[in-house]
Amino acid sequence: MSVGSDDFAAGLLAWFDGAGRHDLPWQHPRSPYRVWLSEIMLQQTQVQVVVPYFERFVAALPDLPALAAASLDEVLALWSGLGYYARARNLHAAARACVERHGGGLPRDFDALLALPGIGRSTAGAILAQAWGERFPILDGNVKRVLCRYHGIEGWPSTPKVERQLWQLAETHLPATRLADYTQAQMDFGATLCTRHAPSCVLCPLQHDCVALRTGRVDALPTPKPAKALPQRHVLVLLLEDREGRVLLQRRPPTGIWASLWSLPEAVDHTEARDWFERHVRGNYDAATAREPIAHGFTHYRLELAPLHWRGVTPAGVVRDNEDLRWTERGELSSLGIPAPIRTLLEAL
DNA sequence: AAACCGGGGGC
DNA sequence: GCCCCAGGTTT
Repeated sequence: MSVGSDDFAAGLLAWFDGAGRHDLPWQHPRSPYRVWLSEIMLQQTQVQVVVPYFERFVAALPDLPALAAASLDEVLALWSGLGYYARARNLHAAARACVERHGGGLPRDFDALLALPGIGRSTAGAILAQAWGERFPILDGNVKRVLCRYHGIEGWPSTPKVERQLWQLAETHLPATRLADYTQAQMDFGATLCTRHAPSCVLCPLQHDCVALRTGRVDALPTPKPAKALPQRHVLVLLLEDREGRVLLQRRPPTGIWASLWSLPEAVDHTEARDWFERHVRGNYDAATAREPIAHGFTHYRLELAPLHWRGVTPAGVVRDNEDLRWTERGELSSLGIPAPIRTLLEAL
């Protein structure tokens, strides 16, 4: 693929001419300082929110030396309402570093930009491309989404493997000219057309080359972040039947999972289970039958319930039905609040 | 209330 | 170099 003949870049630039944003305040005039400030403000914040803050900020602090000379309090006051205040602290620290190290201007050098607090690879590229028209790619969330769809790339885009691939593609798509427009075009395109939900594929300048559209994968790409592995917990549950086939149920505490529902007595291990058994029923603990464990998923952990089953035990003297413990007929189960996996277990008896 | 996100920081 | 987080907002 030769430089400047890329359909992707050409399509985006043509789209940008007709549908992109050309009147954003950091585009007129387009100075390194204003581009930098806009990029930092835009990092976690949408364009329409940023615009008034940007205008207020540059009115008060129109250039980098002014920012460096301002107090942190003044900068934070101008930032107030934008959120993510670490961005403002980094901005201020970076401005002072530029005064010390670069004569009061933003360096026109990738590594020097990267060394400034708050500027990573994507932001450095955006500044170089927009402020000076240099050929550097960006890779923010919008661009990742567009590239994953266009090339049909599977896998969560923030894994090192996929991210390397995306930077590579971003590099190869760079046009030979109009780097500032191209950079803005990618951001506008991702924000307004190739959106996360319900993208406007019928209007898309890239629709004929988009792998995701061709393969019906638009809604599936980019691959969502994998749910992180949930902690696994294990618990023993005591399934105690008396001679009449009644089951001993215990009311759960009023808070936590299955709050106040009727469930089976629980124990973390056999020592605790034996102890509970001997205090509440008469019978032989070691006569228990281990039943098939039940897996149950919660939003924040997985629970494995390992049932221990006894038949023909008798209540110990101290155990009568009370608010937290009851011997329950089979026919009563349907009228009680019982956690689904426990109910399944009981109905399989 | 859960997903999202560029950069930073810990290992 | 990889993994995870902090800090607010959007869906």
